[in-house]
Amino acid sequence: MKRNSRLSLALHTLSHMAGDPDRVRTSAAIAEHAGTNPVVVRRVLGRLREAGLLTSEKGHAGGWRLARKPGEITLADVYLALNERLVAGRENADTPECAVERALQERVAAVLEDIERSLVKRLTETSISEVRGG
Amino acid sequence: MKRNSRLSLALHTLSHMAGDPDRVRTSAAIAEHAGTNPVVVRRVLGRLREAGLLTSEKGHAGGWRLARKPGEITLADVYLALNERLVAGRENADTPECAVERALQERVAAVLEDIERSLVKRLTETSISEVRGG
DNA sequence: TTAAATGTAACCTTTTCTGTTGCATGTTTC
DNA sequence: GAAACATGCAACAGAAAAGGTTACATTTAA
Repeated sequence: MKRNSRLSLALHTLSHMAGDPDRVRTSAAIAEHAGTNPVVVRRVLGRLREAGLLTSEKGHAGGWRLARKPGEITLADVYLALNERLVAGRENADTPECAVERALQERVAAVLEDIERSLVKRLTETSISEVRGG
Repeated sequence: MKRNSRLSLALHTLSHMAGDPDRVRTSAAIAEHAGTNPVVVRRVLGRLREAGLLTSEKGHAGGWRLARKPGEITLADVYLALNERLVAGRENADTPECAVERALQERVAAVLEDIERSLVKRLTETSISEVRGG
């Protein structure tokens, strides 16, 4: 795992789960499949749970389960759940003194925000079951 | 400068130059405006030069100049010049043994490639002069 | 009570990027 | 020809982000 690994891991896991919904999977098993660590899995899937895409159960026979049908989970749901902002930065701003410069910076930021929205819109058009399915 | 700083810096600089094309600007002056370092500027703008978006001249009274009209430089040109791949990873792959797992991984990668292409296509629709202009 | 799972905090390591310094090279001006 | 000023580039330091790992508390079922 290297780059964009959170998104990759999330998509990989969800797609995998889509193949047999209602089945419970442990972090350890998922980590095994994804070639990573159970804690890392819990970190990423925790975000997805907060967003209502997954449920988790503690204790014996606990684990992770899809909270919705695979066809009702879009890539945008996943992307937003992870709080990634690939295009637009996370409020990088150190505001320059010069007004012209500041205005230009805001223009650039606004354009990147626009691109980000386009990206999310595009992500809305694909569901997890499509990732798996073909 | 923090996140997506290369893309930000490039867009900021190009937009700035679009305001007065044909004028030569030094790395030092650009760095001043952008709140960063001349070497960083040269690193980023060097990529843009390789892509044919800028020209640079050494020596006394040298510096950077737009190689095309601002209206003929799209955000996709800039993005691709920087060799950024925001969505799709840069060949992260460590191929897993299991064939099913490997196939799934390839599916995810293919989807992300698709998204990446959509992003670039979207970037093609905006030019530098539009960034500046409003 | 024990085993097995998540939830979290803490820490290390790796990776990536920016910032910086230094110097070679090229170009104009005097 | 020398000096001033620009890019080009290599090398290194430092910060920041992310993954990997360990440890432990908590919860739940057998």
